Amino acid sequence: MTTAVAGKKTAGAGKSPSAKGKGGARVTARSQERRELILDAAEELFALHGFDGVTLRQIANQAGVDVALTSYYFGPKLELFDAVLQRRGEILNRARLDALRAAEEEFAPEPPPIEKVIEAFLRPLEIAQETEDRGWRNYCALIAYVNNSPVWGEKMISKHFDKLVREFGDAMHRCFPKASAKQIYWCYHNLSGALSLTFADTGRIDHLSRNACQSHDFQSAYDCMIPFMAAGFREVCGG
Amino acid sequence: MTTAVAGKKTAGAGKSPSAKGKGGARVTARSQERRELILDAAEELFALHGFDGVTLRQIANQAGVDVALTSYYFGPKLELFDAVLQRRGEILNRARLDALRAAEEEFAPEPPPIEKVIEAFLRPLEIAQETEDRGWRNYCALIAYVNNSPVWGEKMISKHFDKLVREFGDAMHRCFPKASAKQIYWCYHNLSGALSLTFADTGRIDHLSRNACQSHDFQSAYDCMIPFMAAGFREVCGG
DNA sequence: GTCTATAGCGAGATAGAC
DNA sequence: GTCTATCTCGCTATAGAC
Repeated sequence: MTTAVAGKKTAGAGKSPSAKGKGGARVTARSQERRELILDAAEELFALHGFDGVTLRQIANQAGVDVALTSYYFGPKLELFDAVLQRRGEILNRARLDALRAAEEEFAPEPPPIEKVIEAFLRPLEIAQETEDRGWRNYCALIAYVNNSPVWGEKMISKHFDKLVREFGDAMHRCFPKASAKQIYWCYHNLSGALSLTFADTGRIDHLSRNACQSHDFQSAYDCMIPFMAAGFREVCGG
Repeated sequence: MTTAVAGKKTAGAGKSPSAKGKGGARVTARSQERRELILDAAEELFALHGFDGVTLRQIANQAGVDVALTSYYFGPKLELFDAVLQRRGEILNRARLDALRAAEEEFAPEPPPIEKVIEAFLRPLEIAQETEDRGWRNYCALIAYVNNSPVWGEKMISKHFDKLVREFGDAMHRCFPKASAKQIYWCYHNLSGALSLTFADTGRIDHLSRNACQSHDFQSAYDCMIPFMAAGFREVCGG
């Protein structure tokens, strides 16, 4: 079940180290590296300040590349934003889906307990966030921001996540066949909201709780969240 | 328990209809009205696009006043933002606290059931959101945005809400005296996250659920949320 | 493939006329 | 109390030199 979601450098799809004889290989590898640097910087800054709170100059500066390169590689600002969401979104969704399938096979032909479905939704994130590089945490904070935005949530989150969430909605419904779709999706909504706030990692819970909790302690957040959400589902959806 | 949180025009503290003889009264009343118009416009636009996604010109335009007036009344952009948060924050927090006190008195000397504490946290919002004017909904969407922002959440939400949330944290702890502060606050975190996503009103749950749910249907959201969260608290905090 | 230079625009803030 | 006019700054995007 250790679905590989993390890797030191989030593997840029097909690196192709020798991309056509001569000295072109060297240059292309360097380009790929720079693309990743730009994405890393954009990811972090967008997560902190939102789409409009960041300039291409800041991104280029933090990435250590020239401003013009951001446009050269990614086109307009909005397409860079989309590229950031896409990069890790694909990896994450694949890992979540694998985890869900594994849980369902384990208990087939019965549906798995709701805890297992929730875990399949969360566990790949946990693994990703424990990596030493900050990329996944930045990505998650960006998702938190986008998910709670009336304008970005609709167009961007839906584009990258609807297909996956429907799979999980169906799986949850199989756990509680007598529940209505309305009950299932409002319960999912509760899970999604709590998860988003965890991603945001605002540091607020730290001083609210007088340091009993730390907002970067995702492990504790999930340890609480899984039984909490499972109990909520059972209460509302029966079973 | 019908703590008055809503009112057609969210009563600007002390309107003082005759503010010093002559014709000055007329002018002052007009100023107050314009201040409210600016706050209303800022509230809506900040909620949709965030602090950096909105210009003072857009705000003034939507409010139907001159750009220069925004600076004249509220100073720099950031202070306008803060004024927006403050206006309804005070009213809301007072109503929540009243509801909490009422619930505690009802069951004294025992602590009230956790449902009642959660209700005291949510109910004033429900009342506010059912008003015909869109102001409270915009305010809530803005809170959702700010609450999930690593940079604004820390400085702005803490400033306006920490005192109140601590009161609720204490009340929750009295419901589960054997639980640790860590458990209580991670559970509160789950509630806060789900509530934020509800506030955001992104319309996403609508097509995720194929219209089984509507994101503007706060009533249904709360009807699910209260038993869901209560069950979660009991599971994690015991009792 | 990379970077310099700049076009073209619109922002926040304010001085001073009315 | 209000608004016109403007100052100064920084943005995105791109054309063209290297």
